[in-house]
Order: sequence, then C-alpha cells, then structure tokens
Amino acid sequence: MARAPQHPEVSEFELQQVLEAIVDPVRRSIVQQLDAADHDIKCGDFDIAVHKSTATHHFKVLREAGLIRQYYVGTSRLNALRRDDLDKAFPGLLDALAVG
Amino acid sequence: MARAPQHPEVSEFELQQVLEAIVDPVRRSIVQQLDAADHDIKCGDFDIAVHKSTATHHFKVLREAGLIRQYYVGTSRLNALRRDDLDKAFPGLLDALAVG
DNA sequence: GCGGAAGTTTGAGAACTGTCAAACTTTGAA
DNA sequence: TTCAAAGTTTGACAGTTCTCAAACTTCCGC
Repeated sequence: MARAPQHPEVSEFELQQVLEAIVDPVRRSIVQQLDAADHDIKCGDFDIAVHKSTATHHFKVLREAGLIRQYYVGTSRLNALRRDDLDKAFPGLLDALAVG
Repeated sequence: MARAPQHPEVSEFELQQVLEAIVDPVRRSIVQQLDAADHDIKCGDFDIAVHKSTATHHFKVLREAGLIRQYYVGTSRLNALRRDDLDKAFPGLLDALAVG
C-alpha cells in the first residue's frame, strides 16, 4: 500500500475525468454515501455490492479524478469527499448529482 | 426514417441514463454546441469528427436520454436541446456541464 | 421520373472497463 | 512473534460501446 496516495490539485481537475468517474453506479453511490454522511468512511464500511478488489479499483478512479481524498489510519483507509475542491472546479455539479 | 422519433417525458428521465449520454465526449460536444447556439442545428451541421452513421447513433442516445428533441424538416433532421425539461428534472446539471 | 442530399440500418471489429479470484503487503493486537 | 484484519496488485474474462463501411430509405429539385 502506498503510504501517500496521489491526489490531483484542483487546478488539475478535468470535467471529462470527473464525469467518467461518477457515471458508474457503484462509484456514484460511494460519492452519495460520503455526501450524506457527516464523517469520513472506511473502504470496508460502504454499502456496495462488489468484491474488495473491485472496490479498490473504484476508489482509485474516484481519487484520481479528484472526487475523494484517501488517508490511512492503521490498516484502514478512510475516504473523504472533496466537496470544497469540486465546488471550486465545477460549481453546482455535485449538488445536481445529489438529486438522483 | 421514422416520421416521429420517440422522446421520453420529463417524468421518465433517469439520471443514470443522462449521465451515460453526456459522458461521451462527442455527445457532450453536441450538447454544448446546442447550448451555445440560439437555434436548432441539423445533424450534418455539427462540428464532430465521426462518420455519419456514428453520429446517428450518438443522436439516438441523446434523444432517448431526453437531452435533445429531433424533428424533420425536409430531408434534414433538426436537433433542439431540451433545456427546460432537463432543468426541471435535474436542476443545475446542464449549467454545471457548460463549464468544461 | 431521376439523381442527389441527408440520415438510418445492419454487421462487424477494436478497445475499454467492470468484475472476481488468488496471492501479497502492511498494520494492530494477542 | 504470530495471526487476523484491511486493502492492494495482478491476471483473466465477459460485456459493453464506439467506430466505420456498405446498402438502404426518404424527400426535394430539375
């Protein structure tokens, strides 16, 4: 496990990449669960119906697109929604997605 | 050519389908060109780099998702952005996409 | 009517991506 | 030090979809 996973800066965000990230139902569900919660969530604590390794893949896609920030606490990896950064880069996008 | 192509009602719009429609760069470009223009646009008049038959496919995806409305004028098919309907179903979504 | 213009349909190929299984790494606790 | 927990990595497979080519349909103008 990389100690410090790569996270893009806000200036590096790309709409195409963000759209490709949230178009997947599993990933969009992850984003919505983070948005609905008032705390960061461990990878293993999400309500998703895919295998562990598949989840890892989805988290990576979300992280590289700039949607989430990941950090370790012990053996667990916590996930945080980068709401402020996203609102800066694409105002209104996250809110528009919360609907569905 | 079907005289009257199928268009979904606003109540039938589905976010997942809309996202799948706009995630494709060619289709998103079509939507943006319609949004930027103050008039409807013929299929053949879009600035896209794909074959005619591929374009037909993209227009169909956009139409079935509810993003555009199509109607014939002679041998030409005109395309209109369903902005009002989309704003009703997914407020803020179209505006958020106009950025990129 | 005939030919051209504008799209559509169908078929097929290439590329991408979501998924799981199995093996591996790292960390915390007993 | 040993073991279990939590994720990651790699490999492979299946399904989807973007794309083009070729043949076809419809409509307009000559």
